[in-house]
Amino acid sequence: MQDSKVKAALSAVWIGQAVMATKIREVGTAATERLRAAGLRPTRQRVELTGLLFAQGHRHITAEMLHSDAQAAGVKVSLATVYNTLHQFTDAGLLRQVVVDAARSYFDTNTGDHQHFFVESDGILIDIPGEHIEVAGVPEPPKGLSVERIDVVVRVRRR
Amino acid sequence: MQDSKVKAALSAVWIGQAVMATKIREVGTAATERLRAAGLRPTRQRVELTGLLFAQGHRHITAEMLHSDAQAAGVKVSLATVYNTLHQFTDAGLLRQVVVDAARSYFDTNTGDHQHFFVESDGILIDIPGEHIEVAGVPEPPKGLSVERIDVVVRVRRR
DNA sequence: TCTTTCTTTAGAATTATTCTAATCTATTGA
DNA sequence: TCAATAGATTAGAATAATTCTAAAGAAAGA
Repeated sequence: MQDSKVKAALSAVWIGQAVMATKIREVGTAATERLRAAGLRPTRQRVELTGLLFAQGHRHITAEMLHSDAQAAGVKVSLATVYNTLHQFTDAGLLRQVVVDAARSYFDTNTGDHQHFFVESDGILIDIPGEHIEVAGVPEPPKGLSVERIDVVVRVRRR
Repeated sequence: MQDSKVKAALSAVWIGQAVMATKIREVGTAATERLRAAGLRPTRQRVELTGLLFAQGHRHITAEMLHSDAQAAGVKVSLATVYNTLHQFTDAGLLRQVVVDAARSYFDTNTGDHQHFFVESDGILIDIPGEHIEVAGVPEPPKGLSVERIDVVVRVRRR
């Protein structure tokens, strides 16, 4: 992780310029650092959405859900921005998109190696740690193609 | 397979009633038998779509694609009917829905045990025979849930 | 602070899919 | 064979998720 390096660099710059306390506090947040490290401008919306997304453990979330969360938390963001942000975060490697349901897109705050149980009836995803699952016997992909990722979805139903 | 049983039963009935030759020919088609066996009325649209779907080897197809195919083949069906039919066939076990792309739904004429390569850039699915792939280490699902199916998607990109 | 570049936003537009109500057709019983 | 009926098809409207647009706002750098 290069978070600490980035943080140090930024601190030097800003403190050297004697910026006001509020600014320092803002720059000091984990969200802001994370965004800068990902090459994204830490705008108010992005910082607040980052807070909602990564504050407590891993989450599987849809755009609609995050938008509701934001409203509930008093954060003002449009749904369009939520969509934009989720995709920008995904492109930046902060999120991973999980395709399990034809109806809606889930985004996973856990970008590490892992797979999922999917409870279709409830639209709920449950993590399966990556070290648990092993996929063997995947054939060589056809000529001209290379493997990017292997997704395993264990579809489960209420018993 | 109980196709032959069904076929024999139908033949007996119809021949015994001395139905006209065209009817016999129609009843004799594989598509009609397949539909009857699945408990679906062999309507003109269903029979023709069955032809398009299962005539030549396995296919991965979207509603839009099948509708185009139908038009190109001079088969008159509405897009709504194509959607209905794809879902009815899926429910009847004639097709399997493959969820790999948030943008559109694919239906697979191969309902046997197998998995897929998915070339996102081209929206193309490629079968991986079921006996090739082995998924090990899937944990016990959370209490109250049972495994219905395990889907493996090997995402590949152009090299 | 000023300028430039990137973001956000509301609302319109698109896309995939489903619904509706009217019309049609396969099946069944006489 | 033929009418009755349960089921199927259809065009077009309606939805739902997502993306686009163009105008207004805010972060970065000099």
